[in-house]
Amino acid sequence: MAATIYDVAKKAGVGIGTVSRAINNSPHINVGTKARILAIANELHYQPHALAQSLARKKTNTIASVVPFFTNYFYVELLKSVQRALSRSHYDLILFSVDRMNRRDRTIDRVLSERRCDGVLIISLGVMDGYAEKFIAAGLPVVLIDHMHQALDSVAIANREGAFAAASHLIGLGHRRIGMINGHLSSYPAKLRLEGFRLALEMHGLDFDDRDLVICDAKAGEHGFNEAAGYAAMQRLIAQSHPLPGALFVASDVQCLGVMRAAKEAGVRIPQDLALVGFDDIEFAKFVGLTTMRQPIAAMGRMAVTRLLKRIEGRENGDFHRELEAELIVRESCGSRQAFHVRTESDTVSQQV
Amino acid sequence: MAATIYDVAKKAGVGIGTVSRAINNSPHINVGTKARILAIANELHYQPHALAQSLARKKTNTIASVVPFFTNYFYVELLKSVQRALSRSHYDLILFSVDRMNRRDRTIDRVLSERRCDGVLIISLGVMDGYAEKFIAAGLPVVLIDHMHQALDSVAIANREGAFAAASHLIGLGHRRIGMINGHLSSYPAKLRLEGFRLALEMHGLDFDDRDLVICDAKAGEHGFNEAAGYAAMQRLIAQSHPLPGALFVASDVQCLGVMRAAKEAGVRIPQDLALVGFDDIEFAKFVGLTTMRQPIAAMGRMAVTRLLKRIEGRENGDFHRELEAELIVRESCGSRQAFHVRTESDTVSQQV
DNA sequence: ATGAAAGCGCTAACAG
DNA sequence: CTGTTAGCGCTTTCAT
Repeated sequence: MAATIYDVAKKAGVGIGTVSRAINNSPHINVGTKARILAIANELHYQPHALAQSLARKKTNTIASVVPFFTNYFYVELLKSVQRALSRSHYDLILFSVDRMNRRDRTIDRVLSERRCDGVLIISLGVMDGYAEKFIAAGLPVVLIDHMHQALDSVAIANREGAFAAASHLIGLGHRRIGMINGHLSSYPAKLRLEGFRLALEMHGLDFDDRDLVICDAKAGEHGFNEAAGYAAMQRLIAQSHPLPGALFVASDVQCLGVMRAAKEAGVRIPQDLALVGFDDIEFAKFVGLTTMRQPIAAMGRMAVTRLLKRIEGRENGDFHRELEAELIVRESCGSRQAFHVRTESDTVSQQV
Repeated sequence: MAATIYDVAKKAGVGIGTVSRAINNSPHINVGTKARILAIANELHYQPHALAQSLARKKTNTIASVVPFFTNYFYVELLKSVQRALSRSHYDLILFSVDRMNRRDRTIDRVLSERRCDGVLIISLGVMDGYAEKFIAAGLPVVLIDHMHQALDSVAIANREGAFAAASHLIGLGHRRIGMINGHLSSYPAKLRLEGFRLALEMHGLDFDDRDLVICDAKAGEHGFNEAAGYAAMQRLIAQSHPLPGALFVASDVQCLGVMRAAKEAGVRIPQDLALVGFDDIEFAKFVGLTTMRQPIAAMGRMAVTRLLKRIEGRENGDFHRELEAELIVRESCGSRQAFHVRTESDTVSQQV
């Protein structure tokens, strides 16, 4: 069995209180005895038992994260930055993943009741009103990532603005018939991105052809932010919209990949026939030359952790709702200026048809 | 403050022992009082304190995972399956990520000493001999994933066999000059994949041109299993090897993506000029039509968890070293049979040059 | 500065 | 079947 504080105390001929002081370098201890105790502790390979410490201190030094496990690039990158930010502190990360949406509440309940953690990071998940209050009542700090709630801290992407920028880019390139492929509207970011998209069109006096040019559905229960959904959506768009829009804003890069696959199969060339802007800037966006809105994922994670730790440590209160801006990364999927001029003409032609 | 077992006991007019029995549905309790206690517990929103339970039971119901955070698709997929397997049990997952390799030992030390967990999953990380013994001495079950150690349980891919199969596929297609781009040889899988590759060539009487056709380096300290490394390696291969090999086995799909990018830039067509086989079958392999060795990642995770839980629960001992086979997924990056015949000819020509 | 003792919230052995 | 008590390993008063 591993050595306990009693073993150290006995061998050092002191009380356990003194050992505790030595370990936690309390100022109320003689430097000599402290050194001696530490030496003995070392010799015995003594390591404080984390759980016992937590129980006595009423402080677990772990933070919990609730993540939907869509194996999406976004979540990995986010977790990575969370982990990195945490590794500088003395907190461990415990992972609760929600595979099926209906388990969300049960998972959150568990986090709430087990009291295994000092704070919670909830990623991309909506929080029912009742729960927000539970967290507050339990005095358990929470910060939402990629989502919003009045009563809870949050850091998210400025989705509306990002979508607006994406659409504006397309408009600036001269496009007039612009479509959008989105995730399911039950997703909060999906909703906002649609709003931003619509806003951009309307502000430029373009008509927002909701019925034919905007595809928001995905299989029920899924967000539709994946390759297959993008593929299916693009197929539908090709089938239902004549002529095809000259440009497309796709709510996520992974969907974009599916869109590209469907386009290729249908002989739709990118960017010649169709300009494409994605959202996220996943690793492979660069590889396929996709123009996209880059999310500052790492910054989000870092910020969320920083805020959570501050809340846990009692400094800092008040509302906290950060929105980080997405950045337009121009690559080849919208064509070059030249290509654009050429295409404008053919666009005009196709509109005349 | 949340209700404790004492609150419930007092309100129910019983001792805390009885409450404990009710909660943990012990058989030694009157069904009537049990129901009454449970009702009261419910009413008080009583939830046992996980840490206190752990301390008293000497059982934490959490398992720790040590993961290198390369944000590699492999790790996400693996964690996902681990998480899924765990969600059926009563174990939580605590995540220790090792960002810099030199922190590996410190992290493992921590897992070992904190005694926060009942078992450990170590992913893709080598374990120094000293540590294996420490784990055993501490009675802390471990299973290694994607790695091997004599004294520890492990589940891994049959890397050697997989590489062998990949190379054999290329050979079967008629290629005679075959190159390989690998990760850094400090990586265990990289080493095995090279062995398998070499074995296949030698078994078919081809010469294994180590010096010019095999590129194993990456930046020091990194495994080199990423897009940039693949890109760089391919550039080097193009520069140093005349003529270019007709086929290439690349040790991972992400590297393959980099290889493809470099090839494209250099005007090397795939599969016409160069046949390509990857390893992993990441999500985007399908998208780019990459022929590759599919790793049964989910099965690995599941298996590792199953084994770990068995070990924790004391049943099952003895050695456990599973190797799962990778499966060849044929797509377009090696060309079709027809294309192959054509290319054989040009290969012959280029060899005559 | 240090030792003793009282928790932290729960489980489990021991009497009844 | 149930109450009492002694831990689990550590922190933290409270005296001294």
